[in-house]
Amino acid sequence: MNISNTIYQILVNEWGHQKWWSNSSKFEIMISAILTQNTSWERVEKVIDKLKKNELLKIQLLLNLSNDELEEIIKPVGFYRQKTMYIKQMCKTLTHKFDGSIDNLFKTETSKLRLEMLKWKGFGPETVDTILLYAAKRPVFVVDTYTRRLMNRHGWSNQNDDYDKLAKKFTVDLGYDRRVFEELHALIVHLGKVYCRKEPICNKCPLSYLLTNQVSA
DNA sequence: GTCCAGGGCCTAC
DNA sequence: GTAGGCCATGGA
Repeated sequence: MNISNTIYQILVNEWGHQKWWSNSSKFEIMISAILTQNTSWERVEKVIDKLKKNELLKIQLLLNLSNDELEEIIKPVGFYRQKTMYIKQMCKTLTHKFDGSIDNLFKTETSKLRLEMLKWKGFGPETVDTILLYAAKRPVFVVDTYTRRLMNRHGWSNQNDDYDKLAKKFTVDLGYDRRVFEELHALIVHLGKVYCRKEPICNKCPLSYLLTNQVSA
């Protein structure tokens, strides 16, 4: 048992499966991944609901909106000008390079697909990996602020470990199991929201006992 | 009034 | 190549 697996077991016992985006379309997941950048999920949900209600969750329909119109809709998530530009550019790329089909995009092999999306403006490693994992169903682990904070605070990683090093550790430790990746990323986010936002380590946290039991990375 | 949220881009050194 | 500033809203 390694630390990644131990964390997963503890958290899934505590809170069960999170089932993020279990009933969402690929396009909805891609839009959500952009909208959620540095923003709370509750805001994103409201905007996604609004888009659904107005039946706008389609590539061509979003392209038909003016920038002003889209900005107005997504305003509550913050950074709305940038995010409007990112969404528009993504829709244009999907239309012109992939014949308007996300399935065409997802025909690409994982590492090439990752490099392709990393070229898109507004698509950094976390956003791309979120899409790869939850929309394209690839075994890619998502590292976010909560993951870094968790690993650093407990001494399971170094401050200067970069994104890929941390992702690789989880990927290998968890045996390339995409379903475990989906759940653990969601569970770590949940953990981060509930506990330990400010204090270095919170003794109410379900993982706190790992410290006293000297579990090593 | 201050802090922060499921990041990423751009610029200056 | 990397640290720091910037993007922006709204709830706690």
